[in-house]
Amino acid sequence: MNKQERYNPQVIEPRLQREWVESRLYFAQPNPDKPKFYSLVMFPYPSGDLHMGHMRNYTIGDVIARYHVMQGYNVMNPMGWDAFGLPAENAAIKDGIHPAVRTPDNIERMKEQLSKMGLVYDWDREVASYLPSYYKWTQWMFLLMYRRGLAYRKEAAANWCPVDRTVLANEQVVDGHCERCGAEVIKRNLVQWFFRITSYADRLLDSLDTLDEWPDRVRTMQRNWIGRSTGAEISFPVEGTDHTIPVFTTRPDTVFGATFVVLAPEHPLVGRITTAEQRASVQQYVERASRETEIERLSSDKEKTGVFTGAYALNPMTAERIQIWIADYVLVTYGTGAIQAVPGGDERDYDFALKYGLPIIQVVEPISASGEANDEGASDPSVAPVYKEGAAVPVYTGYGVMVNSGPLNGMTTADAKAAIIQMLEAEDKGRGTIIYRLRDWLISRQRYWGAPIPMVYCRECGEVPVPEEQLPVELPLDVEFTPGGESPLTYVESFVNTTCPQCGGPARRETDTMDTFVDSSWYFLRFCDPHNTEEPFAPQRANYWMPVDQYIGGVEHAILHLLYSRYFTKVLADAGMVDVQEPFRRLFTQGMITKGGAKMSKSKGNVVPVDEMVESLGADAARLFVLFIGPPEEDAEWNDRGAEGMYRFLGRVWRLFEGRVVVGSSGGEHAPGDYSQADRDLLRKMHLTIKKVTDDIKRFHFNTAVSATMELANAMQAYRDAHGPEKAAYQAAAGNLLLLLAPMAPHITEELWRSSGGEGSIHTQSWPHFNAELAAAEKVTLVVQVNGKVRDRLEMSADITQAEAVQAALGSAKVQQHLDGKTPEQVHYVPGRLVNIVI
RNA sequence: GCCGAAGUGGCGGAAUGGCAGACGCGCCCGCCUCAAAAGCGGGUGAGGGUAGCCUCAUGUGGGUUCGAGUCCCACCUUCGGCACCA
Repeated sequence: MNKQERYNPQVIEPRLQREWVESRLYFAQPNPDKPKFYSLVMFPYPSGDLHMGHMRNYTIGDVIARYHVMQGYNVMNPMGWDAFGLPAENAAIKDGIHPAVRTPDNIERMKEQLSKMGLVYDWDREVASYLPSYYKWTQWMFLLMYRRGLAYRKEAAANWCPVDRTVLANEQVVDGHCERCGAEVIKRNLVQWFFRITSYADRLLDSLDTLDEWPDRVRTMQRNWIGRSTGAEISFPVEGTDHTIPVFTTRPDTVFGATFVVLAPEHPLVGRITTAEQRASVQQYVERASRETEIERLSSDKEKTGVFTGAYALNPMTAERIQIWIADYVLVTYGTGAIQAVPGGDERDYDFALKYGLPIIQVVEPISASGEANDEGASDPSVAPVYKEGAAVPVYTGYGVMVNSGPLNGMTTADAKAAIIQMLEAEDKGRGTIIYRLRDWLISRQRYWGAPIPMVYCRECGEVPVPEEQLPVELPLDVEFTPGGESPLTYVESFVNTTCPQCGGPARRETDTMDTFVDSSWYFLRFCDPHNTEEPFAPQRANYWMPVDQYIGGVEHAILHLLYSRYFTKVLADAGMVDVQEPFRRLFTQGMITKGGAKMSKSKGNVVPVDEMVESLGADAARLFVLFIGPPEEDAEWNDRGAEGMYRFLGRVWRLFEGRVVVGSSGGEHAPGDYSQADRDLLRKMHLTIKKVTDDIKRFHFNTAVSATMELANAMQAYRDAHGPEKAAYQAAAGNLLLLLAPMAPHITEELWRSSGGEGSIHTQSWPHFNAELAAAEKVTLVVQVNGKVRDRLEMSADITQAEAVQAALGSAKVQQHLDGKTPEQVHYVPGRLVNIVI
């Protein structure tokens, strides 16, 4: 093959990209002879344009896939499109182009961009969530949930985004604002579909421990999100009525200190127990609370307010008559919507008690510093008892010994918890329980561009699921996009009016669509069997490929997408569809690429388009640059000049192959003795580089993997200047340089491999072998320190003994000068590396 | 407030407790050229010294160690998550 005169990516890259597709190298089939490797990058929303964030993400995925092929794995590396969602619909309202028209165009554009980056996918497995062939099975998933009692409908105060005109899941509300458009979210009472994710809360939490190849950061975020609290539910009878108020507390041990009860303003008992005298002020308070926005309400620096209901409860342990208040610092959505207020043991209750003159009792005393420890430690020194202004009793939230607590007196906090739960249960006044912060997943969306929820409502039969054989419930295409309306589906008579699958009578279809997170909660399973028309996927195919061995994506999905996907996988496992309990064995979350300190986005106008760079410098240079820009798990600031350095490097690699350079088997393996000193040095560098690049790819340190290949290229350059390119050592280094760079810069390495006599595609070669013997140093630089300061460096043979090393160190003139005639007290020796003389 | 991560040259960053600043960007000098681009070679933390070299230096202050960017304690700053969650 003729070598090009100069490195010219614009010529070689498109040609090789075509060849890779034609050779079907990355099209995966089950293969019993090789271990499988399922490599997956989070599928994108087809906005139409790839940006540098995508580029970083997909390049990493591509390196991992290509590397594992060279390591001998049977690799599946699929790609698809998370194509339903608001942006397409909002664009349709704006310019009238139907999402069903725009989406495939965008997908085509993005596919072309992916291909121009040299990214190789198994396009036979491509899926797009907006196609009926896919969402048929999303609807099937809904029916599965419904069958298993995990999908239900209820009226609830939902988070409503007034701009996007739809409800949002709790997870999509950030600081009281819509995650997507930033508008302030308001509460609206609507009948909505939910998935019962809370019944999997324990399993979702506990099996996080099995995900030891996930970043701790993500596991912690999920743990916080699920928010398991262990404690007790205790019933407080309302004096003079049949009502009881159940409260949840994590500190049942402090129940003897409960001096009042607080209900959330929305608590259903408020209206029933409020006395006539207090009615007016309670009503006023409830109304004011309901007008407040979520953000005002939840601000913790706000001074606490509340109002007495006039009613009294009885402390179940002391039988003391205690006041019942309402206050908006108690949330109706958490626990039972009511609390036992223990001002002596809780700062919020303490502040409230001080403000309204309610009694404060101390029930826990810190254990003195020398006091005995228990399971919950001794008293916690970080929370000392505090007397606030006007208080006769301190507030102490830590652990310690019970006082003023009847039978609990003298017990430690931990013992008291166990004892009180036993007493409560024996006397039927309460029970030990666990609650979660996690809410059920609200999946209804009042929007058009999503998978219709497959339910119909019949006057006779009520709510009826669409039978499986009638799926998919197709999204009608002939709709009006009018700004400010409800979902266009509501106005499509032919869609809404249907017959009841049970009685055949007239019925109406559900017009809400599903949250797009439902679409993406199972796509990794569809990739295992993408053309199946009988099932969402065949269990035995999923069981071959699952779990995903390496999942790669942005940390912004650390909670939502990953939690939902884990939930789906567990439900499908329970349904016998798949064996694994966890979908993603190893997770890598990459950082964002920023420009001017901000995430790249169209609205900020700081997007660096992929096309331009690929056209001017080539895909390989662009790929190397995004790998080199910094540690991939961290955010990286974009720098326009950096990519040129990568182009220069590739030009240098290209020139290393000028002249008669032959790679592959003919590169020659000789016994070490055949080599000159320079040869051995080059081979040593080569082997050290093999080790470094291999280790770095394994731990996702692509920036240093690229550096290592640069160092090898620099060593080759120096060797070549002195000895020329013909010798076997150089040829071996040349071949291995290409192999090591192949996953990262696939085009130039393929081209040079072939033009230098390599057989077949470089991407089907075996990954180079590290030879520790050839990598071993012959000479070492012995660092000599005096009192820990470097004073000399000595070139020594690698096999020197300690005695020889120390002698040489003491013999150094520079060392003698610093010894200044004193005798060494101690000598520390690190074999082959360092002598430290202490005087 | 709680939890977590990170602070290293002009910049991105590198460094199993053992030579701080690899590699790259930028900048400076030189070679090549009529000239430029490209390329190649050299230099580039700060301060001092003609020089051999010396001193200082990894957010701040302590500590452990023969030896600390790395480990421990306290603090400062930035970022991320959670947050009136009982």
